Amino acid sequence: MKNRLRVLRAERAWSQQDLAERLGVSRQSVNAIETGRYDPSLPLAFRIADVFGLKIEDVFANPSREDAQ
Amino acid sequence: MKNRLRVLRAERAWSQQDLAERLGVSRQSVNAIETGRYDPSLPLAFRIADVFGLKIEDVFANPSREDAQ
DNA sequence: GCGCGATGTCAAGCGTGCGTTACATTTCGT
DNA sequence: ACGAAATGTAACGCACGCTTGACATCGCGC
Repeated sequence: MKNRLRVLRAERAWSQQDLAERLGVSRQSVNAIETGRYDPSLPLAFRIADVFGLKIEDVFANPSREDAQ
Repeated sequence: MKNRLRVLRAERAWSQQDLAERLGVSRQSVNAIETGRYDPSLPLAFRIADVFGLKIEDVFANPSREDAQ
């Protein structure tokens, strides 16, 4: 599933480590999600949207509508 | 994580089996999510929001804000 | 009373989300 | 040139999302 983590993180000048600490997960988890190696759990997706002040739909692309929009 | 699956399903008069088929998962998965035994994956959460024509935030309660609203 | 749809739950198995540890590479300040 | 920060990736272990198959209960029409 595509996501805008890298861009959102860059806008705030946060390292993967910074973001990981704000989320309460490991740096490797942030990296894996960012590089698309796996999708976050739903609770983690909520926390991610939270730290950026966005909705989940604004951070992650709906996989069933990847070509839309 | 709390969710409004049971209510949304009742509004449409769908059985758990009906919803499961629309989502492409087993009836047991729908039941487990509905009864709160576990949270759906993020891709499945997107599909669930889709079949109800809602946003993820309108179906699932943000666990870090459960008392809010 | 009987059968049937709907629901709840269990067990076993598989793939994956996330942790820890570790190592390599790149980039940057001094 | 050197050290440190940032990033990418790998191996291993554990917990969980989801499957199939099965069984029990409940409410309903007949």
